[in-house]
Amino acid sequence: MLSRKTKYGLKALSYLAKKDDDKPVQISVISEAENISQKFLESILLSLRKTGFLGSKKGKGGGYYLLKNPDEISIAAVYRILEGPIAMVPCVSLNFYEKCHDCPDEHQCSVHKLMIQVRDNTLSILENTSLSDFVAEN
Amino acid sequence: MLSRKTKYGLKALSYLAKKDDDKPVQISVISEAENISQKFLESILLSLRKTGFLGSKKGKGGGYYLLKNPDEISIAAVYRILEGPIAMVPCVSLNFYEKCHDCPDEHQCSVHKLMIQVRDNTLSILENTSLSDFVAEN
DNA sequence: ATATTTCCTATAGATTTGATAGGATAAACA
DNA sequence: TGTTTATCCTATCAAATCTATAGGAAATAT
Repeated sequence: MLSRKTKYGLKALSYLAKKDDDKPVQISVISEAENISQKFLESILLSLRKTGFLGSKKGKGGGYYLLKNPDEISIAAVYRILEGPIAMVPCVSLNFYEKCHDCPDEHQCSVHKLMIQVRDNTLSILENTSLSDFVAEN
Repeated sequence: MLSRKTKYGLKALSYLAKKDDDKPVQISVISEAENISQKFLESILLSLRKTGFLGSKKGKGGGYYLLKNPDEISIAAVYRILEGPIAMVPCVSLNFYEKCHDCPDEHQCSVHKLMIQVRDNTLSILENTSLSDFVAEN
């Protein structure tokens, strides 16, 4: 299951993507529109800024705005920042690879091969879906 | 990411599926073969028994054995027992549906539609893969 | 100057996860 | 019948993670 952090992050990003202009939007505006705790959202937007998805502006009229076009922001990229690995086991993760502690040889692990399938499939959706898909429909 | 519980459960089930005969296998044997804490594995096998995947026998020569053919045990079914919902958000779960606390109307939620896609795709793998696929290759 | 808004760090409560402990129960078998 | 072997069951616990919250610092607009 998605953590709230990731879900909130995606909702906030899509909120920004749906806007017509690129003017900064205050945290409080997004948090009210999307029913998200303001302080929690603040920390989420902060990490999206530090990882290059958002820009920010302080003071009156300040807030957050997208740094890229919605179609350049893949859901996979956001997911990796907020949620972590997309793979279901560390030993099949492309970006967060780790050896499983219980497997002397991962190529003999029955779970390993299945999880590669799941990963590739999930990846094909998350990589090929962008924020612009959120705007388009609905 | 998969919890250890689920990973261990899958490994234990595939261990049983790989065996030629249907004789009961003791917890200790599986836990040593798969590098799993014995007591932890015990609780996992117990819940797999209570949900109809495994049979058990007490006393000398006892242990656990599969109740169904490996090709009748889908990974999805095991996943739901040990891990819970396959869906990434409760509002798109088929078996564990719940309203998201932050969405007044889920059909207006930008995350909702994407997660249906992810769910269907993951589901198509997990439903169509069974324990017998673990035995076949590798 | 003052008000506004993000920036940043620390912390805290709740929940989940991963595991352990220890005795009860049942079966096998000598 | 008694002993050994193995699962059954409940309770508990430490560590990690998740979901926030608090409070002041820094920057910007007016």
